[in-house]
Order: sequence, then C-alpha cells, then structure tokens
Amino acid sequence: MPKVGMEPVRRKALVDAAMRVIGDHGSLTVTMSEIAKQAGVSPALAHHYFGSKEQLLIETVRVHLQRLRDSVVTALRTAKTPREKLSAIIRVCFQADQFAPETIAAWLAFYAEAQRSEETRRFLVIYARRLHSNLVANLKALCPAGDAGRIAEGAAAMIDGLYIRQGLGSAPISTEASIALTEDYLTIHLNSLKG
Amino acid sequence: MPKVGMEPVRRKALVDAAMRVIGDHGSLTVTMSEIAKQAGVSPALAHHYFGSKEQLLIETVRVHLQRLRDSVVTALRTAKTPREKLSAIIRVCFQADQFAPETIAAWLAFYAEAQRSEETRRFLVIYARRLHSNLVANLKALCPAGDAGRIAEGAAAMIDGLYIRQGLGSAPISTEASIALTEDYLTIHLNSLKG
DNA sequence: TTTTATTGATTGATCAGTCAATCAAAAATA
DNA sequence: TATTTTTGATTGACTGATCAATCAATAAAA
Repeated sequence: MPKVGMEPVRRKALVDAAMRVIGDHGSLTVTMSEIAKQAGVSPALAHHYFGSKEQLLIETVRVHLQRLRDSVVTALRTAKTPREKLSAIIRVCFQADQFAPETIAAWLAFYAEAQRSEETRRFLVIYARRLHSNLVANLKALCPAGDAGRIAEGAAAMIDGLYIRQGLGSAPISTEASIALTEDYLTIHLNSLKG
Repeated sequence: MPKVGMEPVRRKALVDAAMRVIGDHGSLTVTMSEIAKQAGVSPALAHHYFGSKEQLLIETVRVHLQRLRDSVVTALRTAKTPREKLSAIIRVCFQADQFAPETIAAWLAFYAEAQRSEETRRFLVIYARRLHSNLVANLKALCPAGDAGRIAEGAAAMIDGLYIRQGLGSAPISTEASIALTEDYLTIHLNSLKG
C-alpha cells in the first residue's frame, strides 16, 4: 500500500527491528534479511533507506543512546538536590528497559563493535563522557573537585560492570541490588571524605 | 616438513594465532584463513585439528581463562594475609598483559559471544564465580559473611567495569589508577564496617 | 608399508548490495 | 471533473564475494 511519507515510518521500524534482532541474537552479526523481515519489509527496502548495513547499525546505536540520554534528562528534571540527582542518574541506568536481557545483549554487542567501528566508538565515548560529567557535576556540590572526578570514575565503572555481569546471567543481580550497590558506593565514599 | 608429534605444537600455534587475530580484529568475527595464516599453516590444517571454527574459538576462550587462572593461583601463593591476597587478586586482573588493548578487545568479544554460545558462557560464568569466591573467601576473614558477598559483588563489578571502559579508550585510565580505585573500594567499605 | 602431517582445489551456503520493473498516490493538465 | 504525468514506495531476481568445510593427493617419517 504505497502511500507518501513512509520514509520516517520505515526508518523507525527498521531501527526498532534491528534493536530487537540484535537483542535476541546477542550480537551485531545479524543479516539485513532478518532485520527487514522483523520490520515487515523487504531487504531491498532496508538498503534503499539506509544505503548499507553498517549505516543502519550505526543509526541503531545512535537512536539507542539518544533514548537513554532523554531518560536521563527527564529524570534529572524531577530531582532537586545534587544528591537526589545522583540517585536519579543511577536509577535511570538500571531502570527496567535498560536492564532487560535483550537490551544488555545489545549493549555488549555495541561495546564489542566499538573495537572495530570508529563511529560506534565515537557514540559510546560520548555516552561515557556524558555519564561521567553528569556525575561529576553533582558530586562537586558534595565534595572537592579532585575527589569528584575519582568517585565518578568509580561509580561509572561500577555501573558498566554491573551491566556486563548481568549480561552473563551468572549472578542474577536484581535491579534493586544493583542500584543499592552503586548508591552504597557513593554514600560511603562521600561519608569517608567528611570524616 | 612433516614430522611426527606436531599436533600439540599446531594446536597451541593456532590458539595463540586466534587470540592475536581476535585481539587486533576486536571481534570473534574472524576467518579460519586469517587464523591459519597467522599461525603459518593452511586453513585445512586448522580444520583437521579442531574440526570446526567454533571448536577452535571455544578452545581459545578456554585457554585464555586457564592462563588467567594460573596467574591468580601464582599470585595468591606469594601473598600471606587475607588483605594481601585481595590486593594480589586485584593486581593480577590489571597486570600488564590483561590490560593490553588486544587482550581487552578479546575479552569484550568473548563476553559478546557468550550471549550466543552456551559453552563460551559456561566458561565465563566459571571465571566470574571464581573471581567472586576468591574475593569472598578472603573478605570473610575481615568482615561478616553477609557483607563479604556484597562487597565482593561490588569489587567484581568494578573490575569488569574498568575493563570495559578501558576498552573504549575514552578515559585512558592507567593500570595504577584502576588498581587504586578498586583498592579504595575495598578499603573504604571494610573501614566503614569497623566504624 | 602404514601412519601422520599437510595442502590445493573445490563445493555449497550465506549475504550484502544492485537493478529493473511494478504499483499506487499525488500533481498537473485538459 | 476526467485524464495524464510524475514521483515515491516497494520488491523479486540476480550478482559477486566471502567463507566454512571437505577431500583427494602428496610427502615424509616410522
């Protein structure tokens, strides 16, 4: 049913389909056919709109990080004090959809892809920097600037680490436990500076 | 120059070659030809000894984890007190060869692969459990058992997280800084329980 | 002579990417 | 309003490349 103005609809459908396929597949080694089938269109159409598989995958990473960013921005708005903002950031990182098995699988795949794709790495670096600077900005209100950088580094590492370990599915850590571990890290380190 | 008794030699050469190729490639999407060429033999020989590409890759993961394990065992022997043993474990995780870019790339590739390959996941789960239980065993001498589990979980997450972030190459954290962050985590958490 | 090591050549499958053709809506024209 | 032209959407069929896996043949030890 060829109507006009399908482009944005198809692009979104294909990116969403890619996320889903990457998710269950657990890797970026997916075929255009799979993605197209999942989106309910022909592989040729996917090429028509994205030019190449690589471009589609890059766009998928971009959209994924964009969504996460939006969540953070929203969450930060509702929080008032710096300490509340720190908690809000942590909560977003572990909120349900981010912690879903397919999402984690996709994250891992993206990280692995970043070793090869310059553009994927660029996106992930931006994400990593933003997380770090969000943390630092709020930590600075609670401790000396030097300590803020160090604590932020540790907290970011812990968040990423909890992700990767969750992805393994060995130690089934709950969302709440993950949040608690990260909160604990912040609280104790901030306290130790006061004392 | 066909001599007898080449099997173990070739197997080792192929596994080492696989690690190297996976390392610079930054992914498990490598060809048997690449690996074989790196090992200086024909692709057919790689199939002869390993049966399939999957088997060769699985063996590569296994050997990789085995080596890490040996390092830990050695390091634990030289340490005496529980606190020293904890430091020894951390040091091994971040020792030079583990922190080399190609090694980190290989690790990431393995984690991603674990989403698909049951056997790879099994190996990584064993590694994760061993790290956790090594930490717990020594922490128990320094704090209540319940806290030991929690702190070990956090430390393990931090180690894995520092890895993954190092792999991104965004924030070039030094080996020493990574060790310091993890040590700090343990020290402060242990202290906070005493106080 | 039997066994082990080794490879070149080949096969079959998979896949990204291309292209020409089709179909239907929209726009232009009569 | 009716008819024609244009344009965007869409696909089936095809191509060329890549690659895992196989196998028959060779060469050197035992």
